[in-house]
Amino acid sequence: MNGTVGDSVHMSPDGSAPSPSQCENTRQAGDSASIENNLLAAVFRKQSRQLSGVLEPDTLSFGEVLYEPGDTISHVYFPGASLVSLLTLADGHQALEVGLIGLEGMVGIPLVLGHRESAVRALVQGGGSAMRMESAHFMDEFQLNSNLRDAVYHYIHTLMAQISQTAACNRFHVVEERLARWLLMTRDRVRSDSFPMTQEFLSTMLGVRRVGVTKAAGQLQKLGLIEYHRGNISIIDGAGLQTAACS
Amino acid sequence: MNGTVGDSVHMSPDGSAPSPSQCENTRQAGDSASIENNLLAAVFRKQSRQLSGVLEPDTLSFGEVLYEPGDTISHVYFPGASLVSLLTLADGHQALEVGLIGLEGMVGIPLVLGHRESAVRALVQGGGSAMRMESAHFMDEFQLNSNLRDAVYHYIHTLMAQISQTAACNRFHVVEERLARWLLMTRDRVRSDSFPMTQEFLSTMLGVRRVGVTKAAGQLQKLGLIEYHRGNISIIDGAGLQTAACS
DNA sequence: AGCGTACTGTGCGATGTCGAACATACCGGG
DNA sequence: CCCGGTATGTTCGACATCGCACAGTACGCT
Repeated sequence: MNGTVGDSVHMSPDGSAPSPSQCENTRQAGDSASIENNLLAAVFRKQSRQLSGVLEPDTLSFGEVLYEPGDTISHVYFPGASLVSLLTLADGHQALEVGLIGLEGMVGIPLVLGHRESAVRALVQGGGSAMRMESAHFMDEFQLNSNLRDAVYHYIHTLMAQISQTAACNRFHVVEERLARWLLMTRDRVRSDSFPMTQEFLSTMLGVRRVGVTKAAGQLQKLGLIEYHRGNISIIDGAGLQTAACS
Repeated sequence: MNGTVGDSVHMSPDGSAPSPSQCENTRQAGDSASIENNLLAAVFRKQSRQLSGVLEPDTLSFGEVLYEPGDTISHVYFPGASLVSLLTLADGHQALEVGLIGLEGMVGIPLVLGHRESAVRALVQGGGSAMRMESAHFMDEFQLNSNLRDAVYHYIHTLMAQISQTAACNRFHVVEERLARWLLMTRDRVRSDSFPMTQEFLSTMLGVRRVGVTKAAGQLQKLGLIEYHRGNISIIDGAGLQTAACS
């Protein structure tokens, strides 16, 4: 069996213990073979026998780059408590987040579309638990398991819709709205109102200067919607954030 | 390779005869079963027997909307000389182009990902020839034909990469650069240096005001890279446009 | 305790785009 | 030949963001 998946605590970027205010995504006690990732869970109630040994627990750490554009995809990842951003790299400019993958999805989509290389950078934006599988093993399973195929293809559609929406959002909305939206999206994925995140990091996600994030975040804090302090952000008023966000 | 690919005619928006400067996308005489669309052509050398009757030639006209967001996908389309834009609709804002589909692709991707509804608007941006197939027939063929599956999945990856790139482009580049890029992308798909296109239309594609297009286009024309006149744009200096464009 | 580093905050002029209103040019139809 | 609609061009103030530089603040480490 897969053995115990470590507590899916959201690690701080520096690897220190999470602060009390942070999300404790720990699966409490119970089935050690349970699968946090929803996409996998929809396919296997428990980790199926034929996956033991090939589907392995892993801990992703903040800032880790899973793939760079052009890299061969050696493993696919199924985030549990972790969070992975997809970033495009435009020549001479900073990176820009186009997609956000949490426990609802998987990292390594190009594989199932017949490509061995990633077109984007996959960056661990929130450290934590995940499952991973070697590409070859995954593709074997993918060929055999029609439920898995259906789930993954279904997710690809969701991801494409998300990327498209993000594109429009980046074009039409001001930083403050986009920041609010991003925080809500992240909360939905890490299932916590609090998570480690610096303004510098946020500026890359939103494709703006850090100073722009400082102003927007300061405004949201003044409105009592969020609180933040040296690399940690907490959502105070989720409903209020909704109204401040776009779409 | 594929059968005879006919010349691709680009119809005027109003359906009138194309002006001399326009591309002549008419499939002239010849093999009526030839397939212009590259994606299809990669799968079938000629229109295969089992597809006759279900794969039907069609003419898309400028401005036609194939799907709105939420619409059920009744047919899939394989553009030949035509051009289809994928647009996201952000609440309260104008539409924004996220993807551009020509003879290298197909319209109706969500179907193969297990969704019957489109998440975006599919708008005919350049009228002309295309092939279409009823969704049910297409899915039947899709299940049977692994070559078709491979080709379509491969294309999905390309489309996702394109959407991601476009998102970054929309965020970081100025209108003039984006306009140049868009014209080049369009040229590659319609295989013509000249095509009907108003500034009003372009403003929707690029997500800016028409006035912004006027200024950018005027600048490109002053540089001798393009020429335009009442709904027609011609690329004069493709190489020059390349340098004026992004990525 | 002191130091260094990372994180957050402020100020400045420059610039690209917005929103709105208005002005000109072309083309086809009655 | 005039008229009307469509396409293109111009101007104006307003504003979000940029790029750059620098100041303040908390935390960890030695």
